[in-house]
Amino acid sequence: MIEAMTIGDAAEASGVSAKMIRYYESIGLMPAAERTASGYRTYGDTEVNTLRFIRRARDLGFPVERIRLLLDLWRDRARSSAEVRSLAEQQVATLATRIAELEAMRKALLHLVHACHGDGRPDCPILEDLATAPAPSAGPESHLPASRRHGPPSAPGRRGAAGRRFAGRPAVPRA
Amino acid sequence: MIEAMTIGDAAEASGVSAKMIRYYESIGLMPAAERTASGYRTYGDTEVNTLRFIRRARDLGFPVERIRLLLDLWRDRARSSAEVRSLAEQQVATLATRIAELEAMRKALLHLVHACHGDGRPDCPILEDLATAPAPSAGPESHLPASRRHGPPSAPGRRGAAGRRFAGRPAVPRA
DNA sequence: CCTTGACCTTCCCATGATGGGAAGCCTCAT
DNA sequence: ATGAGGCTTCCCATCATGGGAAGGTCAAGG
Repeated sequence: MIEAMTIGDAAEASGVSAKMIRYYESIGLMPAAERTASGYRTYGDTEVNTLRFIRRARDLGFPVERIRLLLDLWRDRARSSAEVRSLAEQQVATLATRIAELEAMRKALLHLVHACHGDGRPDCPILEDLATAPAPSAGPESHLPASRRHGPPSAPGRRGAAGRRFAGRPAVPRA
Repeated sequence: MIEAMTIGDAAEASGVSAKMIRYYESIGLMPAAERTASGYRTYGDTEVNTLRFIRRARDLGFPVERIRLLLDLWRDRARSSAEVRSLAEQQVATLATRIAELEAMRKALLHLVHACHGDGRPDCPILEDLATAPAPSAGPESHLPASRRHGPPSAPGRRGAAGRRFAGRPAVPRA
């Protein structure tokens, strides 16, 4: 009956695109699907359920690597719900962090938008801010967004800041 | 003076990594920097100011393509502040959308977390939800997150849903 | 039986913004 | 003159996703 679906059927039934199903298989998130004699992947209810699980977890923002852990727990009948909840809490925290970052951006920008009269004249506090604002976080090493911008913006005292380079010496015409 | 900085100096002064400065140049966000006879890029105050502008805009979440527009307006003395504000408003809207998506995830997940006792027993509403929850948006085509998940999850009536494929026919031993 | 069209397969490429690292050249201070 | 630490370009990786090409398969209709 519902057994032996093709990848397209499984995609439709699970809400995961065929492309992604293959991808999940390739990274080992899904066990390799069985194949027909001619090489077509086949899926049954079990697999579709797993796919739905994955899709739902993705919808909750879980990155694939965390979904891997969730799947392990799902299959492990000896799991403790505490482990599952811990993973979920981590995810909530990740989301909260990201939300806070975006919210800070939105707030700052909204502030600027409100300060801009937005008429035909060229004066605009938004551009002025972008052009002149100093480093965003004023005080000491504080709440720098935990995501992106990891690279140390400065390596202290490496070579003075005085500009004494290139005092007009046109040597070596480059290859 | 402060003229003729190397890319490293400009990076330190602007808060944009040397790697990104080269990247911005490569995609035409920055005009190609001047070079010394030996091929080193050189930067002056003007360029550093532009870099700071870019960095600040990135900090506000502007994608590079929108920054390109902002820079055009910045340089255009005949701009109207309304154009600038419009761009900023779009960005606020983009952020708000993203925030709403993440917030929805966080809320849903938090709900599940609260329902899970999180002790040594294996029963867990979180896993149960992931395993059994239907398509996330219940009612009619509603607030599907505007980002990601664009692909139409189903193309209506193409080929019936009955599973009648692969009725045991081991043909063609696949090369 | 053969064609047709809708599927399936694999493989490669692109996204956006960022970093890592290699191989090789350049500059400056010792 | 040498060595450290810049700089240059080029390639690769990320993360999850889609696009598309080239070619095989399958079911149905003529």
